[in-house]
Parts: sequence; C-alpha cells; structure tokens
Amino acid sequence: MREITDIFKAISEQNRVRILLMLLHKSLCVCEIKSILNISTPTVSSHLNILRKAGFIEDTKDGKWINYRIKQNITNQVVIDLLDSLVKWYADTEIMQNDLAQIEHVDRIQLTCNN
Amino acid sequence: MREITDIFKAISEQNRVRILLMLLHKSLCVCEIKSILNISTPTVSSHLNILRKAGFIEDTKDGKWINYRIKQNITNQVVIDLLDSLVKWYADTEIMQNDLAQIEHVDRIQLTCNN
DNA sequence: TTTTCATTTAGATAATTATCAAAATGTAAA
DNA sequence: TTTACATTTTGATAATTATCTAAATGAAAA
Repeated sequence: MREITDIFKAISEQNRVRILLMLLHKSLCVCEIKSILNISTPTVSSHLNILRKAGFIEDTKDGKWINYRIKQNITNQVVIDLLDSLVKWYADTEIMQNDLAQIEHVDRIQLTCNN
Repeated sequence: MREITDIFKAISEQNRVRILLMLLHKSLCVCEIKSILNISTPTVSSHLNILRKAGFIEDTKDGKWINYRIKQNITNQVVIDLLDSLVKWYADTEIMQNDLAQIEHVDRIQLTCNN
C-alpha cells in the first residue's frame, strides 16, 4: 500500500510531471532538463531519483552525460497505467506543449551545466 | 496543471485512499470513518475536505450526521479515471480487504463520536 | 428553549518536502 | 595523469502537511 502511494507522490509535483512528459517523448540528460525547468541541478537530480525509485524511469550512460529515459520493462501495473494516462490528462496543458516544443531545440553541447 | 497535481496529492496519502475505497462501497459519516482509521475526528474531517476539493466526494445531510459519498456527477476526466483504477490497483491489498469487511458491521448509533 | 452531540475550525507541533549553495564523485578528454 | 565537467551528495532552510487538543458551530431532540 505504501508502495502505491509513493507512486502517486512521485507525480504529485509539477516539475516531476513535466519531466515524465518530456521523457515520454525523448531521453534527456540532467542539464537539458535543468535548462527547461529553470531549477538547480541538484533539484533536478533529486526529482529524477524520486521518479526512479517509484519505477517510472531509468538511466544509461552516454559519454560525459547520463541519459534518463522512461523505464523499458515496467512490471508494476500502476506505473504502466499512469504513464499511459498522463499524456491524455495533460495533452491540453500549455506547459506541456511549451516543454515539448523546447526539447526539440535543446543542445547539450552548448549548455554549461554548472552555473 | 496545478489542479491535476492536487488530484494526485489527494490520493498520495494512505488514509485518504482508504477513505475513497470505503466510500466506493458505502456512504459513511465522519465518526464511522474515524472508528475504522483510528485517527482523530478533526483529522478525518481534514482528509475529507481535501478529497472534496479535489473533486472525489460530496456530502449530504442525514439527521444528526453528514454522509460522505463518492461524487455523483463527476466531469473531471482525471478523477473519473482514477476512481475507476483505484479499486483495481488496491484489490489485492490486505488493508483494503480489512476495511471493507469492517464497514459492513459499523453502526453509527453505537459510536460515541467525541472522545 | 435548552441540551446533546456530530462535525468543523483554530491553533500548535512534529515530520516531510522542495529547494539551493557548496563540496564530493567519477569519468572522459587533453 | 591531470584537467574539465556532468552529476550526486551533503547540509541547511523555508514551505507544506498530517496530526492532535481545545474551542466553536450548528442542528436535532428533549
């Protein structure tokens, strides 16, 4: 029971929902997410950790960067159902549309990730 | 967007999920809920207020008591979908089975609600 | 009209959470 | 083997939340 409410808690914060919606369209590194959400790197890292523990995402190494993406083989039915629903529920929101437009033009090479 | 995360917040707390699952089977008053969750009356009242603001429940008067029940004409699609999923997600949990067994035998007349 | 009693509100407190700056880590490139 | 830099961890702080007791409210019954 605690496990399920932790999944709900994970999507109860706007920045984390924005991260999930972006990752549903494209894998991203911490500094790319930071550049869109305009919050500090440690805060992004903390949100990613919460989403990972809840079972939504996983990470893979890519040179200097760590790519975060939606988990590949999800077995938890709550997580499966919620990922499926999130796009539908947030489709009409302006913030999601803006974020998705922005990730198309994000370039990690040009980002200075510590500032 | 804020409105949707508030809905997730509402179901991110175990006592509130237990209340929703019970109300999906039977309307209940504050003191009946209190007798099952073993928390104080004001705390139950606060949880019900959060669930009401999120759009899950409504209340009707019944003599001395106020009956809380699942909202009758829900238009918010997130709330509709979540109520539909909650039973499925929690069906296997021991707490839910215990709670549902208990509400069958609850008798508001015998409960002393202020203690 | 007074009393009773279910519920809500107020006020206080302890726990949790989102956040940041600074320091640590770890790895790829020079 | 240094250096550079993306990310994580640490430590601190402000905001939010769950909870309680005590007081207030409001309506039904006596």
